[in-house]
Amino acid sequence: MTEEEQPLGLRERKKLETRAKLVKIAIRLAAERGLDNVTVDDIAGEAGVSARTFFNYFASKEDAILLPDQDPVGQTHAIAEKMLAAPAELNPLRASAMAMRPFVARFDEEREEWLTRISIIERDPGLMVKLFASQKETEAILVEALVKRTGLAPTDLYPRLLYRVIGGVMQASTQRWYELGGSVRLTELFDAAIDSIDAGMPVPSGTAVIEGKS
Amino acid sequence: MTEEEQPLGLRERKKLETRAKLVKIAIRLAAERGLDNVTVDDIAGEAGVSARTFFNYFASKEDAILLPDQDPVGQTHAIAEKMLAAPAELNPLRASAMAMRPFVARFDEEREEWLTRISIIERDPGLMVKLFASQKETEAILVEALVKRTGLAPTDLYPRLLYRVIGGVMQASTQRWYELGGSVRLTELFDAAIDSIDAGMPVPSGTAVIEGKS
DNA sequence: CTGAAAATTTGCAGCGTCTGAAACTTTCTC
DNA sequence: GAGAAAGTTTCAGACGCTGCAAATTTTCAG
Repeated sequence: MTEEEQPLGLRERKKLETRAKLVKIAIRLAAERGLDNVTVDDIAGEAGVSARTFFNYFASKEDAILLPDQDPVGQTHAIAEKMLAAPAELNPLRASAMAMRPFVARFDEEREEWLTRISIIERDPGLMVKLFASQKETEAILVEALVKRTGLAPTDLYPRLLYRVIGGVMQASTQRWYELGGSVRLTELFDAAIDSIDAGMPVPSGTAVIEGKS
Repeated sequence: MTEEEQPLGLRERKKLETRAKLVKIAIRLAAERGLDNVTVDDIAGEAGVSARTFFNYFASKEDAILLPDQDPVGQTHAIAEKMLAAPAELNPLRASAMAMRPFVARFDEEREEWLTRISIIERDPGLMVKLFASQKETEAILVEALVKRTGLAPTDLYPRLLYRVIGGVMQASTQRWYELGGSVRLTELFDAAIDSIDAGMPVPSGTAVIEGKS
């Protein structure tokens, strides 16, 4: 997956390979035994590199599971830009949801990989949170975008609240997606959750997608 | 503060003392230098106990900052009960908010202590999240209560979504409360945030408490 | 093709968190 | 006061993670 032939030097290609290999092994081992029962030595050893090298690629063991991508900050900026580029008639909630779409869609596109990843994350309580709302940097970027979009003061509660709400929506819908084995598109669950927020969190009644009725 | 004379044995009293001492020292040192620059040895040493003993009281260094209380699970159950005991005419969001009240009010009651705590938490990204939504057990208890209250299926997205939303409300309002130096009651900020949720997250306009206008 | 420059990997020493187990000390109970 | 119960300490050790300097690999100019 994601095979794109680019004119990369040997060095770059090897780095990509090593990184991908580490991610793959980390995921497989953690899925088998739980992340706590996998050491960095295990992962590095199986990948044929030293443990020290593992840490040249990932700042922590968790990161090999949570941040397979090279540039999370860049991705966050991309989301922030989409947020600002969304049609003016959308309220911030809807604009945020639209901005998140491509990110959410990736779960459906790389379904198996993400399902495995989440099976690991689910066992460890704090990981799901880290997956979405971990970095202080991430928060800063997105909250700033919301401040711009709304024209509110940077200290206003609203942008931060919305940021956390979106994070909650991601977490809850991803969890449900995982339970359903990915049989329903995450984008649908995500949209349903956003609708719930938009409606002020009324008790749902008979919403097939949410309740999982046939 | 919180001095209640109870017929506790010497043993129990000493334990309470030690625990309180560890919390106090941990908070003071972390506020001074940041949690990362405080070792468990520092804390234990200053408290006059061994590092091993520290870990008999707290499962991790963070916990001395985040979980000063002895029985977080019990507290969570208390919240769950209040959730179920709330007037039937309240929707789940309002019922949850009401159930959270005593917990939220404690921040205002023990203002200085919490402000210091939050000053520590704010520096470390993931801590704020852990403060509210850390344990898998906490989630299970509260989500189960919401399932009961709503009569929805245990797998329904709604209860978990609401749980995360409430967590987000707590995080955002607490952050704002800290910024304001506790000059506004957290309960007010919390209620304002709940109102935002209830209204479907519309862009606020001229809400004094939220924007911090005089 | 060659040799120096640049980037990457590695070994190693070391700090800090956290755990289990056994020995030791304090408190409780009768 | 003696034994039981509970708490504390010491110790050994696994593991995560970091800085640093040496060794290796890739690149690139000539």
